[in-house]
Amino acid sequence: MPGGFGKGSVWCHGRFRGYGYRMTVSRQAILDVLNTTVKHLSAEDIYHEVHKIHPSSGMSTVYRTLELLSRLKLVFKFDFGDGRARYELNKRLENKEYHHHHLVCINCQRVIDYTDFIEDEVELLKKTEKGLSKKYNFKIMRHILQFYGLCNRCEEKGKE
Amino acid sequence: MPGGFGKGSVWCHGRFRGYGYRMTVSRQAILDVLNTTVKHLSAEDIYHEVHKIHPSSGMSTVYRTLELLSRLKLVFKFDFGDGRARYELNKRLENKEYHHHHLVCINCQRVIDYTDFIEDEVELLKKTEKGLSKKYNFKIMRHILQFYGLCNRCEEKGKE
DNA sequence: CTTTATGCAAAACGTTTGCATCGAG
DNA sequence: CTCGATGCAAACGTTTTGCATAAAG
Repeated sequence: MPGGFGKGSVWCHGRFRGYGYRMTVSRQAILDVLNTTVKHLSAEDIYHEVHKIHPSSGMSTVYRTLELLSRLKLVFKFDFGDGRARYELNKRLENKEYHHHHLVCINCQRVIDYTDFIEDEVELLKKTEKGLSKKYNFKIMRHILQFYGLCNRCEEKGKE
Repeated sequence: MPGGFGKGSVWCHGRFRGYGYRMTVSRQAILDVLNTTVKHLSAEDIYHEVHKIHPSSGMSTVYRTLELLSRLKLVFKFDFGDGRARYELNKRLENKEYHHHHLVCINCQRVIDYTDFIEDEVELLKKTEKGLSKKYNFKIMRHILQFYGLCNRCEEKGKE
């Protein structure tokens, strides 16, 4: 998407304005970074990428924007156990169902998205959510399911 | 358990020594705190409780001991999304199977342990783990499954 | 023109570490 | 007596905040 902003920022624009927020250059840049990556970026990663597009943006704007996007459910915030948060654009809102979970390497921090077995998982989770909601009178809003282990590269290295 | 230490510290004692570690007053106090609570304590919570038993123990000993216990798989470390780690004694090692997952209130941070539906969950997770291990050549060592939402108290408050 | 968003620097926060001393075995 | 464990304070890395200024609408 050379020379322009992705569609992510376009529909977010409307979303922002609907809530009385403003679309700014920094916010567009942050959305664009999130929209054109497949990785699970930390705030600092995002800051560095944004810096390439719009060098005057500061770190605090990145954090404030990510916080806002989280509140608007436009991005998900994850903790993969390495002491910093990671952010991912909520692709589910765009058009298609894109539900996935994560496989996290505890050695190199690599994160793999997987959608395999998702139907079974989601089905069971829904059933569990329903049962738990009733029994504990708890309004469940989201869940986290992550598998931790060693990726093929790190497993091999460990054997040496 | 007035005036004495729980059995948790007793079997950990042997475990420690087996690995060349020493059982100290501070470590006993930390184990005792973990063993006699049903809550999900943070390092600071533990520090305060330990302080009541053994006032000269410092925060760094708490952190170092928790790190050691985690490595020995005697405690589990959790992240419930409130910016600090929580620790739980691994009751599964004591004698009985005590597998549970968590329900986390995003408002008051209350955590409910549940064992309902655990059999189905564990079965599905095992199946998924097997499939993922094969497909991604990933050695899965543990998983995290947490439900986030509003507990009954906070849900009621929100309506006011 | 009004109000929200920003950059900067400083603060805050949970956690880790270096080092001299202590105490378990 | 030896080596692992400790307390203290200082350092660390991430995230948040106060405030004067800039820019969106």
